[in-house]
Amino acid sequence: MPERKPRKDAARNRQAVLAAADALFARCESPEGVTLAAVAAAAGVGKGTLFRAFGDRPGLLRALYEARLEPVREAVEAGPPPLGPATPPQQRVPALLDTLLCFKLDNRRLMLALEEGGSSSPYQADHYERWHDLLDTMLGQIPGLSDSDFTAHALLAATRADLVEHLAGHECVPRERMRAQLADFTARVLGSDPVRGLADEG
Amino acid sequence: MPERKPRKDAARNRQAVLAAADALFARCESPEGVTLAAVAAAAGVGKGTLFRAFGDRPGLLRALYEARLEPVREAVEAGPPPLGPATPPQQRVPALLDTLLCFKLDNRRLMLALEEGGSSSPYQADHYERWHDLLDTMLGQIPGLSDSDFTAHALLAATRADLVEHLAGHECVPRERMRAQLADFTARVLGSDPVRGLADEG
DNA sequence: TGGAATATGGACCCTGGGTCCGCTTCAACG
DNA sequence: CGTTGAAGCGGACCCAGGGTCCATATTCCA
Repeated sequence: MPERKPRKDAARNRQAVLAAADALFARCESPEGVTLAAVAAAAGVGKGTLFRAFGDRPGLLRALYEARLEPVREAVEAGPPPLGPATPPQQRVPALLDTLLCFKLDNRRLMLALEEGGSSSPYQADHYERWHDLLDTMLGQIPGLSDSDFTAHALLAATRADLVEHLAGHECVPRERMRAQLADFTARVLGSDPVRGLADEG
Repeated sequence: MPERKPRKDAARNRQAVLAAADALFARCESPEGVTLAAVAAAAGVGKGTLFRAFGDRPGLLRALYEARLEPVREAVEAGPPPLGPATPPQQRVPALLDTLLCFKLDNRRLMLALEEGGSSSPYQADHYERWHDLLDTMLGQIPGLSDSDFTAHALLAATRADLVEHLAGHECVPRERMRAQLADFTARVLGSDPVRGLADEG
């Protein structure tokens, strides 16, 4: 059980880096533009510290993501309907996708950096796998829907960070419109009445 | 009218680079692993020559892509049904997507490099825009289908290179199965009878 | 308070895209 | 042919950015 608690300064610096990275990603145009050296500088910390704390670039992104995602994760794992586990798949799948979309809209730059960041495909990341597994399971419970695995991938692909960024940033599609479009698309795929989306909630 | 034809050696070298790049992308595991220096070396050419001919990395990829795509482009622009322009949208949309999927399966590494290559999102690339515009137009002609713009994006997202690579490469989904899945998915989105895919042709 | 364990930070290394420029090769013209 | 100047060549070079290293500073526990 080698869980030694980190030193106080280490914890403080870790927080500083997280905060600085958050700020930089929020400000900067493209995630490529955010260098780790810049993050370290903004946090008032050396590069070495940053790398010691997070391992590498994806590590930092992941940490940032986990922190932001926490409330969502909780709502999905143990919250009330329509997000929580006690919801029938027909309602839960659209709710999950809508939540994911909103999350990506609220964290555009970060998600862009996370998903399209670099070398390895987003499909290797286990945060993707978590969403996919959940969706896959849900879809498997909807009668008349075959290929839940592929369908889950395809639905998730419709919420990919760079697509969201493109629509929101370049085509200037407003948030509610995008949510409605995704809801409509999802409904079509699920075979429900296409007109009934959700499109409320903040 | 400044269209001067290139010198013979320039043309030869251009071809050599194209061939070498093609070979390297086919061989190598991940497109990141293919260095421009390596391509130049494999082509028996200096880096300067390569950059003079193609401008930059994306330029090379684009050239490679255009070359490979040529027959497909032709079939789409002026070929017989179900790909050609004389096809009703209900049949043409699935045919286009199936063709695109097959193309990506046949050129996995290259498409991976092209789409997820680097800094700027694939949604800026005009090869994407071409596919999207075409699909958008087709979808717009299908009655009862709103949001053709978003739907086109979402359908194209289901054929993204890294997803295709993930399914074909890591999950080992066989070609025909994937085609069937995409056909089924497309049918659902279009609101056709979901059971009737296409899934023939080579 | 002593000293082992842990953290720090910035100089340093490496890789890979992209540029530069002196030299070579082509091809048009006499 | 030989001349000539423009087009092309190539590899040394530059730069940015991710990642490492280690002499030094800080913490924590006894």
